[in-house]
Amino acid sequence: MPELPEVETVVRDLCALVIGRRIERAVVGLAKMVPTGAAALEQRLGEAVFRAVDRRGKFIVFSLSRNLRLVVHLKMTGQFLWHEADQPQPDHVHVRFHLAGPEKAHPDGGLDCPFAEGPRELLFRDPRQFGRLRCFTEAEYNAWLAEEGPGPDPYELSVSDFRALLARRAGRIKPLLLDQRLISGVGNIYADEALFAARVHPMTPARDLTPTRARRLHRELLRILTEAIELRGSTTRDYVGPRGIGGQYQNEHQVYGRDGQPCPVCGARIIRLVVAGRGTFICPRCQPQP
DNA sequence: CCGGTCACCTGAGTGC
DNA sequence: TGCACTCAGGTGACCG
Repeated sequence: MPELPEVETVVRDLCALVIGRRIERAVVGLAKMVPTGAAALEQRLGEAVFRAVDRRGKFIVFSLSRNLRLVVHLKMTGQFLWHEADQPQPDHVHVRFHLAGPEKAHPDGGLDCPFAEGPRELLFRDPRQFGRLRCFTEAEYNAWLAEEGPGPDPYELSVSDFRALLARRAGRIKPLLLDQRLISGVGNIYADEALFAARVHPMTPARDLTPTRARRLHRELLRILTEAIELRGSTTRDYVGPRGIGGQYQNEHQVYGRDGQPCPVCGARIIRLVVAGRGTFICPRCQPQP
């Protein structure tokens, strides 16, 4: 499901919903979703309080009291849902966080967020079961970050760093954009949209991009990600935020999922290729073969 | 280092 | 209706 803009949207929504909340009970229904141990997660997170929610690439990082961290990857179909405890449960819920009421109220007496009233459950739902939740202490988290944590965000990568990265690589540009160790957060949709905007064919060897092309790709990638965040990401099928609301950026897609339709720039027919094993959409006229 | 394929899963869409 | 088949926002392992 989610790439950087969708994960960023989920994180912002979760901030408003969970910060200051205490977990009364955590229940793992499907043990394989928690590689660090289902029982350990249930035990550690019981009575813990949410302090912050952040994003590292496509990972959601919850910081809790007692220096605990909960690191979640949604993979293709993972979702967090804000759920009233007495309502019927959705299907495919694999982890439930039973929450106490918020500890901090607004100075005027109202609650921080109209969605945050009363006892609630935070549900992790994932039909395809690819998502993963990891519960770490501070030290374990730092070790994980160093070992298999994501590379820099596109926002943290300067144009010159980006160009240097490309210049060293013989491989094709699209798989490079998707490599989370090099640049984190970019997935299939935004890679295709950025390559189209920069007029770069996805199979161009990365080191063959001229400095001008590389600069343009970097600029278009940041522009597209920023615009997508403003529209709360793209919903093509499964993606919804914690309040059950989808994004709107799918209406702005120029090429992704639009094979057979005319290119919005030149009118040529958009085609679908397979690059790096992923469906890849290009305008064959705007993005000529390298 | 690089590319291709499969595996992990369920469900939606399509065509017969 | 049903069935077979393809595809899906991600990633990691394995092979040549």
